Amino acid sequence: MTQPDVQRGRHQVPPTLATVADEAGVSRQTVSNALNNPDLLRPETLERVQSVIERLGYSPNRAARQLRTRSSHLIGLRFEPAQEGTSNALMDRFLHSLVETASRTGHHVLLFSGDPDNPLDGYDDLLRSTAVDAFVVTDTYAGTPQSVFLEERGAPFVAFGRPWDEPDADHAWIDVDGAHGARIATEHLLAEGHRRIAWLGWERSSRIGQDRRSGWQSAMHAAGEDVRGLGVRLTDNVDAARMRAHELLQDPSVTGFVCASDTLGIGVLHACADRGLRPGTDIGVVGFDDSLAAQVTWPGLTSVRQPLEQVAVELVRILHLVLAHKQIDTKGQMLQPALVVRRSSQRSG
Amino acid sequence: MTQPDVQRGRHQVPPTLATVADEAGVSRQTVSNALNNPDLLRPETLERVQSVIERLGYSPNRAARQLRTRSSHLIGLRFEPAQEGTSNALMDRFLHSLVETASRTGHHVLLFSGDPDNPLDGYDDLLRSTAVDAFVVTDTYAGTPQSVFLEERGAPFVAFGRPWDEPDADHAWIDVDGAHGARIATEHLLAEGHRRIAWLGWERSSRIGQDRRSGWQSAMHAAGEDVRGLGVRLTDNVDAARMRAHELLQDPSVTGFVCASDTLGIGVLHACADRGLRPGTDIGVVGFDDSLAAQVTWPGLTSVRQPLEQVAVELVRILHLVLAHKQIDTKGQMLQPALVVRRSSQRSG
DNA sequence: ATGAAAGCGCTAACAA
DNA sequence: TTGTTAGCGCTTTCAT
Repeated sequence: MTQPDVQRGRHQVPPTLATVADEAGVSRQTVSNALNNPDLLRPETLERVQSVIERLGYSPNRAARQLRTRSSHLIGLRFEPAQEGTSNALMDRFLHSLVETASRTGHHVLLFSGDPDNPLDGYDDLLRSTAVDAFVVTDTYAGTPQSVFLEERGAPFVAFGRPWDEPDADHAWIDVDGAHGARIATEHLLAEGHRRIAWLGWERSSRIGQDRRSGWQSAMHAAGEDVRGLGVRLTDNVDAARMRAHELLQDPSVTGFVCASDTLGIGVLHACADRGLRPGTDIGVVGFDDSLAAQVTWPGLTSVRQPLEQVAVELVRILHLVLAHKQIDTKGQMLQPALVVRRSSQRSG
Repeated sequence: MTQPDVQRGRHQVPPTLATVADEAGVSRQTVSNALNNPDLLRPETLERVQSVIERLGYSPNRAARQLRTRSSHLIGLRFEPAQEGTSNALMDRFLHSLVETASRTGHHVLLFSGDPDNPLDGYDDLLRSTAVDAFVVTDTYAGTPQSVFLEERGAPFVAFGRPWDEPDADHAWIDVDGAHGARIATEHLLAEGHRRIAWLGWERSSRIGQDRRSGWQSAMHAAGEDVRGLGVRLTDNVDAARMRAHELLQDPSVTGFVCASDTLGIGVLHACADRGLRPGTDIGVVGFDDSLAAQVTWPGLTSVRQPLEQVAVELVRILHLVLAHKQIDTKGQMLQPALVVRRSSQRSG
């Protein structure tokens, strides 16, 4: 009897390489080869071993493998504490894609938290304990201390987000072209016949905000429109946007709004409702990030959608190159967002 | 010179227990004790070892520790592919709390994906490879094949969600009392003076939906109100809700709506707008889940908020008991949601 | 094509 | 209180 006593009620002890080897009548090494270098085995041996593996439901012990190969097949991602009101749905969509993509190459995503005031901790610990193979760094909006830190340590990582303040940063990154997003949003409104199009964005300190704003600006310039007095900076908040929209709408020539977020876009829609203006017909409004709120709000908010699925795919692809110490074609890669048109910007809606 | 050659450009080789032991002039075991059983060391030895650990930036290798202790300090969570339009913001908030809470006891969250058609895969693999210590099962809305599977395997896990179809399930679970949520929502509308209050919910097949519906029903009964013709089942979709709301609003005595989701609630708000009815003043509307959409939509949608932070805390607490094979006080624990009142339900708004 | 030996870094059990 | 020994399950190297 090779069957060990069933430990009653407790979890079963998983079979090991040795169990499989005994059962198949080969050495442990041969089983290992069946898994990692199947070509080395004679077809009949391979088949025999594989059937035993199948029958026993054997899976290599990760800890042992990790200890030996120094590879955990884990990708670390720092998951910031939720910020109420922030479009964290974005993160959700991205995370799904990342988990999905990583799983296709047998990798899992390890989430860790960290003190928001200390953007480095968490990374250091995982690195020293060799818990993860690599990191995906997402919070580059706040500057890039993590990237600098990880670079110094020679730790493998890829960033979602440009190294805004580090022109000579030496790591791989993927980002979404926010300027392009704002540009196509603005061009869309121009095509709908709007001329005086306002920008509602964040404070100057936000690099992402500045980038998006520049897209609006360049589209307006290209159309020969003057932007003076049309660019507004405020906090990401419905009521703030609503109030500023009211101010802008006192000038009846202003009929278009491009916003740095859906939250701000919805604030503009509120202002329209207050004034009895019909979104789409009278006023064109575009938001940013294509959140659930943009989809369900009345009458549907046109929004710039980031290709997060594609970001995840590229991120994982580059990560594999980095881990293999392969040459990377380009340090940085910019992906283009797309406009999701809804009734808030369609005159013929 | 104990300092090894610095490998140029590549990631540094982290120090091991042996390095620390040499440096501190003690045995490896003593260093291990300094970490895991500090009480065993003489204070001066402890301090010496700790200072070396500090200086070298030593952290125990996780794989080695895991191999030895058979504990990875990893909690597995299956992260379903995003469902467009679903309130996945809920998941986001929950996940943040879980990661945060788990980290307080040195645990990390491992995300894995799985084919939606095969709710079991992913679990099996991680279990057999002993990659995680335990699971948190969240997708119990779809029945509980995972719970049954994990129970059979004797795998440690805790569920977020009741074992709806398994009255004699033997695992620990935490859930939010959806019936209570709908009840306080209904009572709130009754208190605002509404009498004929409709229910917009999901198909009968949704256990969560049925549960929430029962809360509306019981509150109406308690108030002596007849619910005939007031309970409606539909898909979770703004336009569907809007259309059904129009049908219900043809009866002018209907002035209140309790909904199984914010999406449905927003559909009702749209119907009100169509008919020139003022939410709050003319019609009281309550949604469910307190999503970002509920917060930003005009004029603010009153909603039932789940205590997800508390769920995460309890989940982790119970998980530790399960892992320690300790007795659990109660198999299941129900947490109460709270009503977040906004203008969609306030007459004096 | 298959097997034997060694060792990754750690901790449990025991000895001193 | 500290040190010694053994071994977790796997893969790499070398021998057959």
